[in-house]
Amino acid sequence: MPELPEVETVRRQLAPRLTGRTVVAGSHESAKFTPGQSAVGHRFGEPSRRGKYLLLPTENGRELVVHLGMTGKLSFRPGEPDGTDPYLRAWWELDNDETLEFVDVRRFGRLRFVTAGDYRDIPTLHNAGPEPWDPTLTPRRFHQLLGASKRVLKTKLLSQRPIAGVGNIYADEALWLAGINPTVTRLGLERAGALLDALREVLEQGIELGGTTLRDYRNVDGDTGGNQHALHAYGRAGLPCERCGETMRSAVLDARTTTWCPQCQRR
DNA sequence: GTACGGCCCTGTTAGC
DNA sequence: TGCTAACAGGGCCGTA
Repeated sequence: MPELPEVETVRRQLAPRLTGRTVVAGSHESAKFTPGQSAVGHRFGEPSRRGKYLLLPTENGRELVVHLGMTGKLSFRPGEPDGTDPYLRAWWELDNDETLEFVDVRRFGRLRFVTAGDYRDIPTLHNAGPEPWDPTLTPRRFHQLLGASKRVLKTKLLSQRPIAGVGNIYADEALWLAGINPTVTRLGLERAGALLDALREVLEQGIELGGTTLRDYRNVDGDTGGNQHALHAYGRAGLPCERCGETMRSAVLDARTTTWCPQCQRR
């Protein structure tokens, strides 16, 4: 499930191979996608990223916005697209005889071809909070952003509003690292600062290790990430906490499995 | 505007 | 062995 570190890994691999290339043919036929052919004739600039969204700008002020969803993968193939792959959802033939393919088994991925920077049709992106390393994201501002909603903390983090790019895995990891219970609804300034530090730390580690592969995630080269071997909370329900030895607990919060240590993440 | 529940989607796994 | 049901979950939408 691609979160910020996985999307950033994909962006870094995509950049040298996509920048400067022109789309000569393409298709993405799905109600969830901008109608096919729209990117044909456009030349890609340098890819960027906003939260979990990949932003692929073209030189004439347009932008292909890609969300990988749960199982979306981008990869290059020599020559024409693989017409036999039942999960091929979109493809763009480039002017160097390579094809960029978007394969997505569970169809949670989304594509939009928009005027650059105009995300009104993509609500989560339009309303996304600051990037984790935004210099204006101080502990005080993060504390204010968290205070804008009365929902439980884990739900706020997944909403992308207080901070962009955090999903289920990295939220659980950061909350464990900061020793904060996922079900609290309010955080003091100091603890908000500790959570911000923890979020930055787990996301940085995720990027350094090339993302987390639990089942589906693969980077542009088809390789798995390495961060799944460095998890302390996510997926460890029933196992001893690595910090205090207490049995890790899990519950469904906002339809997402949440794992925490009842001892060192007390309410 | 915010909160909340339901839905999308399909491979894998658990249970019978 | 084979079938069925539960599970995984980010984002969006309708309703309150």
